[in-house]
Amino acid sequence: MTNTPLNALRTFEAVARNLSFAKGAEELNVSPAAVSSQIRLLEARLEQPLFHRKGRQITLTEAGKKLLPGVQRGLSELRQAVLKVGMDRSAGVLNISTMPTLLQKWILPRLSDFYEGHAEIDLRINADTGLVNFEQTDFHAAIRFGAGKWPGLKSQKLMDDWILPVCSPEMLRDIGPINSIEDLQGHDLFFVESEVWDSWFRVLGESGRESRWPLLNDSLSILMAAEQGQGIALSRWSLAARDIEAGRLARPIKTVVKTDWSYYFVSPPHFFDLPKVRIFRQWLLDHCASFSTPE
Amino acid sequence: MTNTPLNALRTFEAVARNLSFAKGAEELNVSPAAVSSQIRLLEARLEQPLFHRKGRQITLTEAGKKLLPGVQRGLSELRQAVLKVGMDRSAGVLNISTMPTLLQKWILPRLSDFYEGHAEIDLRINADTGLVNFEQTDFHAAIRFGAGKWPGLKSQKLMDDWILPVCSPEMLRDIGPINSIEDLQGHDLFFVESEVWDSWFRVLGESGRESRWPLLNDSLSILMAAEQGQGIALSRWSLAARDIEAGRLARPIKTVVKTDWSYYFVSPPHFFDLPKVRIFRQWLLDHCASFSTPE
DNA sequence: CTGTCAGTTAACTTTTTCTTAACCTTAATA
DNA sequence: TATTAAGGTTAAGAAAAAGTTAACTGACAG
Repeated sequence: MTNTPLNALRTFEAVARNLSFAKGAEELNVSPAAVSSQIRLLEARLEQPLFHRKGRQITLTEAGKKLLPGVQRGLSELRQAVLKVGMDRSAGVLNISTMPTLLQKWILPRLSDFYEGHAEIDLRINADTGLVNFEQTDFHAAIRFGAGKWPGLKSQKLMDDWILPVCSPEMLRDIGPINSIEDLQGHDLFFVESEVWDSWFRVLGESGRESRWPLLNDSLSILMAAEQGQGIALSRWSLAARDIEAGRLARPIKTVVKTDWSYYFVSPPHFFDLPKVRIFRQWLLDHCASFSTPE
Repeated sequence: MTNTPLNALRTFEAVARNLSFAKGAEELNVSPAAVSSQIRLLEARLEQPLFHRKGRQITLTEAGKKLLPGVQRGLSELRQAVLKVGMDRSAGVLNISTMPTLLQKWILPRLSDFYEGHAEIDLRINADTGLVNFEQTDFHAAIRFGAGKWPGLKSQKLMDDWILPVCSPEMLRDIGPINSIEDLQGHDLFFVESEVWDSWFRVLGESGRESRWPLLNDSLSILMAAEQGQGIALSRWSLAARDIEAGRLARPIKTVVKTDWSYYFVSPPHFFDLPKVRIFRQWLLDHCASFSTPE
């Protein structure tokens, strides 16, 4: 069986609705001649005329009258289906992947603000450390810490970060302020095995690194341990800032080391500028801009 | 606003239903590459992917899942609309135009046979002497008496016709058989002004025609007048045969003159071979073939 | 009559769609 | 582990479809 000439049906619908080849042509932004031949094609396919050409005005034949309603229903159904998918570009579900630590310490405290401002977007954040495969999942974007380049993806820098030592305010009272980075090495340091600390250890010199091994391998646990006075944690400003400002953590020494990597908003090109993605991205950027830096 | 890419939607539907580019391509009788680019086009238009390509198997994305049902409904609606019009090609209304006389005297007596054999065809016969304008009406075909050529129309000969004098059986008893055409001129002749009689008057010679004028101008009235013994009618075999065979009319002389014209089935080319038209045409031809000739 | 409007037709151009053929990835097989 | 096959993608070019312009036709209004 030969398939239905869909475009000719659309032309037919426009002409039949206007009862005019010329108006139909105008509506479809084509010449009357194009419309004429499309209709001719459809009539040939159906092996019967669809319009009576009576001088300068046309009317539908019986066949045309019978065809029109179904074609209108069908086309409108298709239009709506496409429209609905289009709508989801600004509203609907927005799936974001990010790292557990950033989610817990930075995003979650700010999230209610987003929900309040954008009820039309159903934001779903997933905590996941590995790389997202955007080809095989429905994630629209991710927030990642890195050098800024991900193959095949568009990215935008959100903010820089700094490494800094933190401990509980009580501990700081007990041991007193620390005046040099070398002094710091006299205490228990918590940190996670990761290249994130490279910048920090470069400042200490290679020897500093060799001598130390991570005691805990989860950034959140480290911060919690520091908060409870168990030692000094090597953390990131982005994760600790809120606790410092709230007085739950203190800085034994003001020295900070900027990390090589930064936070980036990462997304496949076809999602990057989707309205709902753009809205979320802009919201992130605003909050990053007003986020404090460690002096 | 830019319009919906209908053909791409059809491709999408086939691929989504089969969950395979290859199967979809086979179904649409195109190469996988063609399908691939159609989908790519649609995805570009919607600015979001519709399938997850996971190695050798594909799945629908959220957007794809949302799009599919509406597209299926829409396409099926269009298919049905087109199908319904196609159906009408074999069933449905069949509008035929013919001349009042032939309708009355030849078709109507045979019509119940057609209705019995073809209940699916809603035959509507219209009696009309003038030429049918097939462009501006819904007539599918006409039966006309003529030379066999109508511009822009297909025609097929149904049967020849003959001119012959008829009168009531009683009158024939009274005046006795007539032995030559010249004898005939001694009586009152009824005929209708029309070029149909040319063949007849050619046999009589020009003078015959000059002296006679039509007394009645309606073929049916003429036959009725003859039947009631009011004179001799110059009629056509096709119209009188039935009455002759039933004994309501008699032939005062056996001489018949074949007309220049014949009966033709006439139809626009796009209707000529429509199933329902063909069926009716064949039915006519069968009846014409078994219709008697005047010796 | 004449001019105009609406639709058609024909020749030609542009755009879209399809095919072919090489390539890539994944999964099954030797 | 290398090999093969299946399924999808890509690029270049060919084929098909759709569009344009311009001349033509026929109906209608002034």
